[in-house]
Amino acid sequence: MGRTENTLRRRREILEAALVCFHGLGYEKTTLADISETAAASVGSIYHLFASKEQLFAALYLEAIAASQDATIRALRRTRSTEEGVRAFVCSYLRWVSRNRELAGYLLTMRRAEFMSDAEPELDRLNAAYREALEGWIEEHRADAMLPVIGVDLFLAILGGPTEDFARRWLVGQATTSLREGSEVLARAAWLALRGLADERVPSKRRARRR
Amino acid sequence: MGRTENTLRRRREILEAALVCFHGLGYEKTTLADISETAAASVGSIYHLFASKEQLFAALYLEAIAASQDATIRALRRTRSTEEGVRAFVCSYLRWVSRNRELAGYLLTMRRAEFMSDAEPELDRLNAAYREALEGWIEEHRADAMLPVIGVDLFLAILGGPTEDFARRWLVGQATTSLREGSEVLARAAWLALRGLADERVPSKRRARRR
DNA sequence: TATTATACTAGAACAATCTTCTAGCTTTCA
DNA sequence: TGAAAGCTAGAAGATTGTTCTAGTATAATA
Repeated sequence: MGRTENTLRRRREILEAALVCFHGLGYEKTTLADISETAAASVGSIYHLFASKEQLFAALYLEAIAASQDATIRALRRTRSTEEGVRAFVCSYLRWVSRNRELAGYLLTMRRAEFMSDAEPELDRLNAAYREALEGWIEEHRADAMLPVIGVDLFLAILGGPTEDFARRWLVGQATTSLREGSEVLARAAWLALRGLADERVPSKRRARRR
Repeated sequence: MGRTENTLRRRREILEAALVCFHGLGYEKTTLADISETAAASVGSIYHLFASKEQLFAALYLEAIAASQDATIRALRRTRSTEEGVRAFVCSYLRWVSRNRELAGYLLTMRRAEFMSDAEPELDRLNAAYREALEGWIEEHRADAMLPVIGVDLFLAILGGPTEDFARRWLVGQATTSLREGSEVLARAAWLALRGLADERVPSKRRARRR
């Protein structure tokens, strides 16, 4: 017997209540009673739909990761040139953050590897797919020598590292720069870094135009 | 009556036991009994020296942050040119990570803002000092137009973002690139990004040599 | 529509574990 | 050597995640 409409709604209500509680109080300080009250669902209901407090946390975490990765890949697919792609990567992520502050805050300030033990297969699947999509894009655009020959881990670090770092600061109000200007500067910085590395690594090839 | 030698040793034993437990099992899954056994100290002793499990966690966290920041600032002070400084920033951090894997893993995979509530003053103090030292260095080197005019938050994002991201992957064994090559590439990438931005932002000034 | 089986809900009982408490021990200093 | 403070120990207490059992609603079927 498939899940009924009511169950799905209940499940969502609990997830949303949990997001509010975890985000507001932190994982440790939110009790199941908190979630139960916020969601207007008994503790029994919660345990009927989720295996544990950890698993409830993990479900939200996976949801956030999936949404942010999806936003990035979609934005990337809408671009043509390599430079556009790099810009889209940075800007779309920051746009997603600004539009989903709670989920983003959840993702960026509550890294908690220890809880992902039972959700690991799903997490691995997500990350593998993301990595693969990214590798595909890189391969495509490496053909015209616009991108350097470095490992995907370094690619992710150069593209995603500054963006995440800035997003984290921005979310907790530590950033002095606006999100818009941050996007511009970081997108440009990532492009300059990648172009520069590509130039140096293939010095014999004719340099592509640099605007 | 000042703290005796014995007390300090005890304190350190407990901190080290806690580091081992937290790092191995995660915060949630380590019980005070675990720490008590590992440190060969009773629960009473632990609570005599630390206010709570959270505070014990926070003490370790602060120690890790202080050590890594110190390594970075020291390395930065040993350099002369702007380019050397940027390289030192990236490389010294990654070197510190490779030499202090446990502490680094603690710092990078257990971000837990919620626990820092009572340690916040100390954390703020540390971060403020770090930021100030960095701002000083930036001001010095901005004089010769080698660095762009952007907020410190963006500076930190461009310098520290990729480095931390890569360090995290490396620590959990997800990196395909060696730490040495990663250091080289990321140091170069950060420099290229900063130089490029500086060039674009002050286009009228004569460009400095680009090696 | 009545029946039945399954899904769902509720809240009390249980178990784990963080924290506090009290009593005894050790060290330091006069 | 004596006393006061620091330190240690382990049991008692309180909080809270988890399980359990009984009851209710819902959906499929005759």
